[in-house]
Amino acid sequence: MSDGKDNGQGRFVSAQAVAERAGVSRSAVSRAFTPGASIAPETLARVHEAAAALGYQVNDLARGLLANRSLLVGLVTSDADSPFRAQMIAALSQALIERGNVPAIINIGSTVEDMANASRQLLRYRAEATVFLSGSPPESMVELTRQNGQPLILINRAETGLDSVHCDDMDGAQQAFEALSLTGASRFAVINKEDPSPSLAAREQAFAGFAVASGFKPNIVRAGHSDYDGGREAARRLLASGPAPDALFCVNDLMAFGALDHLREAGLRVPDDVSVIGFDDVPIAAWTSYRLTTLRQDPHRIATEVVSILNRRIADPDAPPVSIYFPVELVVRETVKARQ
Amino acid sequence: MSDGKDNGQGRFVSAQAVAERAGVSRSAVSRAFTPGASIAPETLARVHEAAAALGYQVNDLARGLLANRSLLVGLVTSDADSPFRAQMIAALSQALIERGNVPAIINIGSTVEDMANASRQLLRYRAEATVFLSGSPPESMVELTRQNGQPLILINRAETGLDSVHCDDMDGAQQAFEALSLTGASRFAVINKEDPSPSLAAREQAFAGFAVASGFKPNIVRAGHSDYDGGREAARRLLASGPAPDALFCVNDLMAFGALDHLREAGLRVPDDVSVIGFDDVPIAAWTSYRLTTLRQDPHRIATEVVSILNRRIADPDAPPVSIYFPVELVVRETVKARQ
DNA sequence: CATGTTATTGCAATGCTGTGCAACACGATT
DNA sequence: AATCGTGTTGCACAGCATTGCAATAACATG
Repeated sequence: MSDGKDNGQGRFVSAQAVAERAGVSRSAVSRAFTPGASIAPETLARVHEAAAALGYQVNDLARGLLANRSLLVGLVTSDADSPFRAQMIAALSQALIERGNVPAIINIGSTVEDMANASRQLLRYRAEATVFLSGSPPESMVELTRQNGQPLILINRAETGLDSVHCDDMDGAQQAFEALSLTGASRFAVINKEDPSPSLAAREQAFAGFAVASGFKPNIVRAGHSDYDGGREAARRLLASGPAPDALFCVNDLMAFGALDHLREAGLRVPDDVSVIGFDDVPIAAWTSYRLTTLRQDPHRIATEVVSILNRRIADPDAPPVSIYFPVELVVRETVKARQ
Repeated sequence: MSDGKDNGQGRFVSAQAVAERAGVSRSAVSRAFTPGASIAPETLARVHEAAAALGYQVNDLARGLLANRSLLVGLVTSDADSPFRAQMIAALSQALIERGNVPAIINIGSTVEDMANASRQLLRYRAEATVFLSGSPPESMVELTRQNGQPLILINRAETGLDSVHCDDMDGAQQAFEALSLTGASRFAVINKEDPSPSLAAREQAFAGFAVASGFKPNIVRAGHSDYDGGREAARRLLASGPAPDALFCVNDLMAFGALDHLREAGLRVPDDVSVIGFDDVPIAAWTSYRLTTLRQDPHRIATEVVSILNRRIADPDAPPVSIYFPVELVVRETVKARQ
């Protein structure tokens, strides 16, 4: 003896139910929710009223079936809780929501198998695009998305034939080297992680290149992880390996914080004894305990570029792939000694 | 002159295409991807081969249409990039992926309109459930999800008639008060934000209650935001308002970091002059610059509880709503003076 | 009053997959 | 040889919303 308000079974309300309640055909319901469709004002009102009473929402699954695509956009990443990654996820999801999409976050390990599963899942949901925030999709997955016409966008990672957006790692490294160089430093060091991502590797390599070009011999130390503890570990090994450096470039902020804390514990003064520069400009870098000089990589800028690539790619699926590089900005705080 | 490998239009590959290539009916393709279905080993192999060549993936939109539900689970939140929120998102998305779901993250402002839109979007995609990480859904949305039989789960927020999982704020406040009490402190203070969430309010109120019960008169200061700068601002106002406290309870870690930095700048020694306790146990709390004593709220525990509620709710949609409270653990570091 | 025009509305097909039902083939049994 | 059981396969429909097309009604015009 249901009164028709609920459907009893806890099922989703369908257009059929709304049509019956309003005494019109299913088509009329559909038209009532399609802007610009031909429908009499009075029927429209009756349908809307019935829909509101029943709590009806259009089924985007069926809509997507017809359009052969959904509004989902996949964000695949690992370490979703690291500060910079979290900022990117926040900025990207916000930008995508504004665009009308539904961002699906696939937070997984970085094994090939995990990434393949993520990509397949997104394909199964006919996601409008897949964005890789970290790591590279396995070759087989690239082919799969290509076969299905699903755009694939990479962040801070280049891959021939794919759209990507990167910060200008090379320029960032140059700015870092120049800033450190101006302090009159001569014992340069770099902290990185073992088996670095291409972006991290590029920063290290470019920095080392500039140092060598200026006649220095940079000391490069790599830790197991690119996090706070990795930074500490690398700094410890750095100090143990010989004379302390007077200029240190960390390929990301998190490692810089770890390094800073270890250097201070070891009795070194920053920036008097050692100048330190990080990369990313995570919010913590502005905190008074660190006041880290670093290279700013704006997550909102990344999000904007991703959206613009997405728009272009959808407008013209066959356009040649683009790589967008955006500049990186040195924000000067208090971990670099004043110019000599 | 396509060879049939691609479909030219950049459309997704359908079962129809696979069927044609393998020379079987569409049903056979469907059965080839349904475990346990009746199909000859040889046809299965032929279908799989054709599917692999074409890059076919089952269309979960159509599958969901049939089942009248999708595997999407909505995670609606604001401030997705704050450390604790980011940890929750990471833990929840991981747990949900393991369960076979696709977490959709709706990162929005906390206005009623934003939340209503998020909820509607999730309804339109027939999401299996919606989880609110922060804020409360507007009453109209609660009704809407109820009408559509979509489970709704709240984190750190109670609402009659809804499933929820919370940490034991009251007990946490008690542990904080007792730990601070043991230092022999007498000038208690609390830092919170203006217009706090119920959870934050509960911590403050409970702590103040215990202090009053012990004959103290706690000084409560509220800042505009519950972040680092809010913590600094509150600490500044706290010191300006009278004699410095010797015991400070911050309702979350982020504000504790801001407060710590300001206290130190103001020349106070922690923990000798002031003991400080935070809440959440964000990773930064373990860093040597802070070594914050705090109440640990385990994001993985939250994720596990959410999944268990989800399973229960799906198994029995009409079960009475449950509120799960999980304990909070005091992790002792170096911002609380040793016992007198 | 007859005819033409316009606005609405319903019908039916489409998109894609899962599945009950019936048909079919094939080997086995009596 | 007739019958039966078993395994396999295709047909057709369901599930939900969109949309071209045709039918209808209401109205205006000559």
